[in-house]
Amino acid sequence: MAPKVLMVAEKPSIALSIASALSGGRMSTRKSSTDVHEFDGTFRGFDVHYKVTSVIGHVFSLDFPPTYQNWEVTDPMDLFQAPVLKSESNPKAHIRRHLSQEARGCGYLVLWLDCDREGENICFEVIECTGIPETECGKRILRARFSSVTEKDILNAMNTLVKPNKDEALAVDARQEIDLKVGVAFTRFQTRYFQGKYGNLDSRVISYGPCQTPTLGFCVQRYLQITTFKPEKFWSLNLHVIKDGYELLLEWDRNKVFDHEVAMLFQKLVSDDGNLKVIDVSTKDELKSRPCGLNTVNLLKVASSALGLGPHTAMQLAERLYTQGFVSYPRTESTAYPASFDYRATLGALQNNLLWGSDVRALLADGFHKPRSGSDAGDHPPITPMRSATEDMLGGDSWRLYQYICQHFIGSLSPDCKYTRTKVEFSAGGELFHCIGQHVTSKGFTSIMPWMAVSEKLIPRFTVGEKIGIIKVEIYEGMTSPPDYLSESELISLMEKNGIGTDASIPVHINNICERNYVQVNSGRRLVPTALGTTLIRGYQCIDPDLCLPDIRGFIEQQITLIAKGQADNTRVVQHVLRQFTEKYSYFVKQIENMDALFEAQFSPLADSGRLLSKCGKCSRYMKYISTQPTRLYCVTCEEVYCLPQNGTIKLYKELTCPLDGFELLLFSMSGSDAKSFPLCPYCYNSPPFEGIDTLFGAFKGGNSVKLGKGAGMPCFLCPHPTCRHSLITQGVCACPECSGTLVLDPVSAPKWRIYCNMCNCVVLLPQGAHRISTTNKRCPECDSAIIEVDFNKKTTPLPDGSTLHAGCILCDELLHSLIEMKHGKSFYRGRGRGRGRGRGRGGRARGRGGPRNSDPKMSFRDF
DNA sequence: GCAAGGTC
Repeated sequence: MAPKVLMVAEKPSIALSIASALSGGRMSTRKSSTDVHEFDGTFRGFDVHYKVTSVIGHVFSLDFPPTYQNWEVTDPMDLFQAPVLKSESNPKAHIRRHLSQEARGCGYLVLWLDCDREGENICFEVIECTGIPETECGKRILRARFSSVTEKDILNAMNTLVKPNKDEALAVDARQEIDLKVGVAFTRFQTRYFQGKYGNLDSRVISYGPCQTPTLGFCVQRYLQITTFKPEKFWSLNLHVIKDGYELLLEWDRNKVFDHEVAMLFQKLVSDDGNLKVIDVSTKDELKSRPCGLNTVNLLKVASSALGLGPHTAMQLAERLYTQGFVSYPRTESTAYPASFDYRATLGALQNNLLWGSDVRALLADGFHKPRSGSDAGDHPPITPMRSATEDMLGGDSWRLYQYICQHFIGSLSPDCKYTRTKVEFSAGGELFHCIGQHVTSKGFTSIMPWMAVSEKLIPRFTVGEKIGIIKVEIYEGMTSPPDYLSESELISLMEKNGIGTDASIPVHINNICERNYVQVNSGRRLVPTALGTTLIRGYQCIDPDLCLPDIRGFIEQQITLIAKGQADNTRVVQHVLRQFTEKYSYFVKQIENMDALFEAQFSPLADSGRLLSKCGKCSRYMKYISTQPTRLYCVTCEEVYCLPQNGTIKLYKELTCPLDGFELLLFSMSGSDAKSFPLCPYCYNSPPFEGIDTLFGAFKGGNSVKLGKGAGMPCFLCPHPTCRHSLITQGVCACPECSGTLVLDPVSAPKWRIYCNMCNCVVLLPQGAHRISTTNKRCPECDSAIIEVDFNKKTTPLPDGSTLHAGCILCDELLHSLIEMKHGKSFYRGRGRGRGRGRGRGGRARGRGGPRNSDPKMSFRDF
């Protein structure tokens, strides 16, 4: 059998291109986690069987182990030294299993990941999944280097396979660990600190990150420029002249002066002269160059400033256009085309387009210009159209974005725009003035990109030495004005310039600062910081300005570049960088009161926020419900915050009280169409009463009836076992016969259900296999304890008598009778006197602790 | 609940 070669690309589309190019389109495709394309060919002179498949971006992502996940228990400071785990980014896609299976029996692994650091890192993720030892790198494991997926580039890469670069991969591992530890530590600390004090921050999480925080910093910096701006009066000279019947307003070379008397002096000089002399006339041929290729950042800037589409939306639309085959891959840094790019074929695809068909046909017939040279980042070619579309096919914003991509591409192959520019210079009273005229001689690419057109400005013909009469010289008084809020498009430029984020992540960071309520997008897509956004940045500025400066990203990048270049050991670099951030973190924590002073001036304390809702189990006073994000309860007396589930509404639940802690129960209703509701105890929700029990959602039937078992209705808690969905409750099911306490279900015993008294610890086993238990208002005639009804699921636990509903006393021997009675078709309590137990009182049963008395345990309720 | 980076 021919040896096998496995090739892995970064995404399915690249795997397809590679397989098509190498097989000449003659491959078979098998569906799996990601498609596998197979064909026979030769490799290093041998006949082999090729398999080409792909991952879907990173296979793994980094996180802390479960023991570090609890915000209440873990000190964020410990995170800097904490271990980290790699786990599958998308476990449902089963990429690890897929690669491991496909690698079985393969002699060679060829890695076709994108040629950047992230791609190099994914190479080693793939190697790990295949199980081939890394020592095979350069031998059985080879790396293809390519900058586009044209047939020529692919064949060329196949002939020049290299060794994957471990150093570059390690640099990415380092970045991941630094970003995770720094981001999560600061985020958890400031979230808990400020949300524990203020009620109207209106953000679920007060996040910090080495990309998102400097991004916010840019917006706040502009905001501060605006708020601290002091307008100044200025004066300028408006000089009106008439020439050949045209009235002209000339521009003063000094533009403006800030002293009124000086302006008046100049005005006098000019008007005393009364004559304006032409001192120079110059005419130049000018060029406005056609654009270079379109990359992601430039597409996003245009989408925001010209189409009014936010970067996040624009990216979503571009991705859809890409997957539908209308445009090429939309995430690229490159503005230069690869030498092998087939412009003719791309133009050909558009030649029948209704809107631009004639322009395209003209370019094909008369010859086109190559686009202006840009920069080649070695990732993907610039964004281009791939096939013709109409407005009906795409609709709305998708169409507008596609239209721009087409216009940009056709424009980039069109001639430059040519125009002449005439500058006339004048002098009067020693002062210089000028006017500028423009005349377009060839529209070039601006005919297809009309918004780039050079404006036509006609001016009369002047000759040097000519004297012109002045009509009037006015003084114009104006005020300097602050800049406008930062536009999204300006922000993208700043991020790109400062190396904050990548083409794919820039929209995510901008979206983050909007979603966290740090900025709002106003008209004209300008970013206005909120009180929270400005207070955060001002806070960093007064404690440690480094935290919000763009250099913080640059510092991390510069450090990990040492690893990528093999100039430093990766673990030592990570330790070094983390040590510095640990110091910054500890200083930040020590100084947090300085930042808090700014918050105090801006936000309301929890005590002044919200409305009274439910009673605290500790002090019995009403707690406040804080309705701004994150919704929570605050007890003013105990100064405690209780988190609540988010994205829903909350109200009192029947004025019932949690039997475990005395807090009033609440009913939470999720928002949405299939909205479910469930009751919860605010205290239990925050401090699960049973070890290992996580708080959870679910349903609850209400009343005193509780469903048990898998998939059963509506718990306040779920069993922590991952596959178990047993419902548990916080509401008592019946009264304890020993004391006045309430019997509650004990989730720890699940699935062996038992109930216990939260006051005297009396424990009772319930019949196993029960489906539902309910309290009744009946009492055992023997011992006066509560009677509960037990509903059995017929399918799983048939009882000897075939019945499914039983009633019985959970404590005394009367239960045995009840079952016997039921076998005879009579209910247990009917026909028996109720006197014997009456009057003894619920807590009055005279016997010691240690649980219920049963004469024959084998026959008792507890032994079902 | 948290970062930033891939990708769908």
